[in-house]
Amino acid sequence: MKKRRHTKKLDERAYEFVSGLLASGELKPGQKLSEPSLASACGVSRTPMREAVRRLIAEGVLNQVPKSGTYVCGFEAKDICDAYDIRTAIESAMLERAVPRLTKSDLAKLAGNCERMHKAILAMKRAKMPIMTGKPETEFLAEDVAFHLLLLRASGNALAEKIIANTYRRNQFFGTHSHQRTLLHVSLAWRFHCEILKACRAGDTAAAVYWLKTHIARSERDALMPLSRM
Amino acid sequence: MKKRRHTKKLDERAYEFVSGLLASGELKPGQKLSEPSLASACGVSRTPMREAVRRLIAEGVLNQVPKSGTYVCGFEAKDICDAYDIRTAIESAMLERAVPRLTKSDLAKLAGNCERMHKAILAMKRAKMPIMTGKPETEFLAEDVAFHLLLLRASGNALAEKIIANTYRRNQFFGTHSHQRTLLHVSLAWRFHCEILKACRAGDTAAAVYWLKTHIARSERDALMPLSRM
DNA sequence: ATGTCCAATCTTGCATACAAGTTTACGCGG
DNA sequence: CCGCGTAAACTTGTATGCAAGATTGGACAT
Repeated sequence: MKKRRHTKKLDERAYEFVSGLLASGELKPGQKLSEPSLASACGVSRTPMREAVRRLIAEGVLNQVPKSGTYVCGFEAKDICDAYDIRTAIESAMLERAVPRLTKSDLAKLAGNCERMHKAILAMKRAKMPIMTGKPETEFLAEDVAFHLLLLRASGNALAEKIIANTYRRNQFFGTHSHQRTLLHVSLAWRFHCEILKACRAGDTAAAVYWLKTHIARSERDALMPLSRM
Repeated sequence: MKKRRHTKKLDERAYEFVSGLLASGELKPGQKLSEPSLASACGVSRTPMREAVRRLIAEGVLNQVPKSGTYVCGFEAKDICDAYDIRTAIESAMLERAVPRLTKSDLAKLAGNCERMHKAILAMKRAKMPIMTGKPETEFLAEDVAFHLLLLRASGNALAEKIIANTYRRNQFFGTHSHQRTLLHVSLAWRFHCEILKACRAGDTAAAVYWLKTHIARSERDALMPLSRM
C-alpha cells in the first residue's frame, strides 16, 4: 500500500469532523461553538476549520454572529416541511424525465439498492431491534439516498442532483434523530421503493411518480411525528 | 444619519466586487484568476477575498484547482436548461400554494412590479433601443426577479426562495449577456406577468400555473437562442 | 530551429499574530 | 443579598508569513 502523500485537504477533514459531530448528535441545535475549540478538537488550525464552518453556514446548518459566536441552527417542523415540499417538487419533475431514460444498468443498480435495503431490514429483525439503529440504519439510509440520487442522476439534471443531495445532508444532520425508524416505517419505505422500481421497469411514468409522491409524503409524516408530540 | 461605524464586512465587499466583475462581463468563462490579484484589485487582503471566492465556488460560478489557479466556470446550454427545469418545478409547485394565500398587499406589490416593468419597456421604446440595455434593463430585470420572488415568499417556503434566488444569481452571471432582449421578448415577458397577476387576482390557481409555465418556457427559449447559433 | 531541463515565479493551503467587539466573571459599594 | 461597573477572557475579522505544488520562461545542448 502506497503511503498517502496528500492524506486529504485539511478543510475537508475539518468539514467531515464537524459534520460527524452534527450527525451523531453530539452537537445539538442552539449549542454554541467556537472556531478555535473545534479546530483544536479536530487537530487543525483555525483557517481550514473556519472554511468548514463557513461551508456549513452556507448549507444552513450553522450560523455565526459577528464577534460573539457560532451556533448550531435550530430547526422546526416548518423547515422539515419546506424541505419535503422541495423534494416532492424536484424529484417528481425529474422522475418524469428519468423513467424513459433508464438503462438496464440503472434498473439493475436500483434493484441492488432495494435488495440491500431489504437486507438491512432483515438484519434489524434478526437483531430484534425495536428501532433501527447502528449499522443496519447506516446502510439502510445510504441505500435510500442512493436510490433517490440515482433516479435524479438518470434525469440528467445535475443541478437537481446537487440541490437534493444538499437537502438530504441537512436531513441527516437534523432529521435523523427525530425519525422513529420502527420496522413498520422502514418496511414501508422499502415497499415504496420496490413499487417505484416496478413502475420504472414497466416504463409507467405516472405510476412511478405516484409512488414517489406517496413515499415522500409518508416519510414527511414520519419525520414530523416526533416533533408534533412536543 | 448615523455614521456607519462598520462600513461593511470586507468579505462581503470582496464578494460584491467579484460578483460585479462577473455580472458586467469583465470576467469571462474560462478566464484564470488569482486570489492575490483580485484581493489587491478590490483593496482587501487575501483572507476576505478567499472567502468570497469560496462562496462563489459553492455557488458554482468559479472553480479552483489546488495549486494551480482559480477559473470562471464555463457554461453550456445544458446548464441553462437544468436551471430552467428547476425553476419550472419549484416555482410551479410553490405557486399552487401561494395563490390562495395572496393578500391584497401582495397583489398590490405584484401590480407595482408589472407597472414598473412596463415603464422600463416604455423607456426602452422612447430611447429607440433595439435591444434593452442600461438602466431600463437593470430595472426591468429587478422587477422581473422581484415578481417571482414575491410569489415564492407568499408560498411560505423559505428554502424554495433561497434556491431560486441562487438560480437567478447564476443566471445573472452567465445568462444576461446571452439574452437577446428585443422589444418582442420583454413585452412578452411583461404580458405573461400580467396574465399571472390576473389569474392570481381571480384566485385561479390552474391558470396562474399555466401562465407561469408558459412564461418560463418562453424565457428558456430566449435564453437558449443565442447559444444555438454556435 | 527545436527539444529538454532547471530555476524563478506564481498559485493555493495552512498557520499564526493581532485587532476589535462581546461576553463573562468578579469585586465592590449599597 | 443585590446591582453595577470594570477588567479579563473569549469570539470572530483581518492581515501576513511561509510551505509546497504547478507553471512558465529561458538557457543550453543537439
